[in-house]
Amino acid sequence: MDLEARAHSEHPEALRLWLRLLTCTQLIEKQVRNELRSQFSTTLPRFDLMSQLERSPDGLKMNELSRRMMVTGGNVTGITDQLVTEGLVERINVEGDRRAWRVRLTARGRKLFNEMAQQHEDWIVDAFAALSAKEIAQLHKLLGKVKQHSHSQMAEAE
Amino acid sequence: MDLEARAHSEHPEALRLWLRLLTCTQLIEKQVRNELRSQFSTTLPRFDLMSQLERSPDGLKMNELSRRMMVTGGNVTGITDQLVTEGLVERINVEGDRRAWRVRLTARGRKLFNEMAQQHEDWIVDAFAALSAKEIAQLHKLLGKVKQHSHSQMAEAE
DNA sequence: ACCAGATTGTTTATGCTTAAACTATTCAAT
DNA sequence: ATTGAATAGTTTAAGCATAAACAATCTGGT
Repeated sequence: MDLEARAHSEHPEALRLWLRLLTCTQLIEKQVRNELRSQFSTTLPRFDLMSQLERSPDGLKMNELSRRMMVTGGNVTGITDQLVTEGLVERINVEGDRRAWRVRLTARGRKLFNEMAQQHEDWIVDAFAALSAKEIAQLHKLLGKVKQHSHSQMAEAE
Repeated sequence: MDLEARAHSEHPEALRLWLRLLTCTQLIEKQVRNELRSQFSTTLPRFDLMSQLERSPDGLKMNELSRRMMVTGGNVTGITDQLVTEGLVERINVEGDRRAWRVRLTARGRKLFNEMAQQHEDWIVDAFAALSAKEIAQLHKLLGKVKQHSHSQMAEAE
């Protein structure tokens, strides 16, 4: 019994799909959060921020992090503060703009992230182990349409 | 193949799928939260709790709510407290067990929920408007496999 | 009847998240 | 050069989420 239990039989299929999508995401996300906590004493948002930085060796500005992580700016401030305190990330002045920072992984941060990322990949592969390579591609494609549509809807709303 | 090479080359498609799944869920969820806030001055967890109760006219015990909403018990206590204060929900004694409550929608709560649910359904139908009925069924089926596998994994871990 | 263990719900401490208000700085139009 | 608007980042207050500790109650074996 879970979120899906609430769907009425007369509801359109879209509602059922939404509840199932939500359930799947929450199940996998809880799994990842638990593993990050028990194995690395860290959280998903911290991992996510480091993950963004790992792809940008020169660092990212706060607002760029905010956009990529899909969270508000105040949030990025707090998580960055913690990671700076832990020595995993550093704030560097942006020359020519005294308002902004470049946030970058430290050597220690990069090393730790790589260890976590290896495990993380295993958890994710496990999460989709019920699907064949072909089914994974199919799912990816279908969700691509949903994502595309959702993005364009957001643009319209502005 | 050494550890480092393995980290990013063996199963990149599962990772990409996970990130896309997460993105889609977050986009739709943010949309729903914004609409609930602007149109009904409420939140997704409150809506979710009322949604569970709407299907159970005799009410649900706190732990049943917790399980169906996939959140911890302390959380249900807080959200129920709020809804009780607002007169949308009521706590009723369970005869024969003085530890437990039955939580039930009030008449006002039921009325408000029905108004919200109608709108909610429209938002969700819109969110998947890029997909045909056949594609919705396909997506539903694929996610069913993921959910099934994830549930059985959780059972194993106990 | 008793008691150990399980169950039900709440409280507490901590962390993530948001929206909105705020400071500091930059940019652009005059 | 001045000034008004935009941008970058932070702070604040409120809500949601968890895990862990806790109190109250129920259950079953003796």
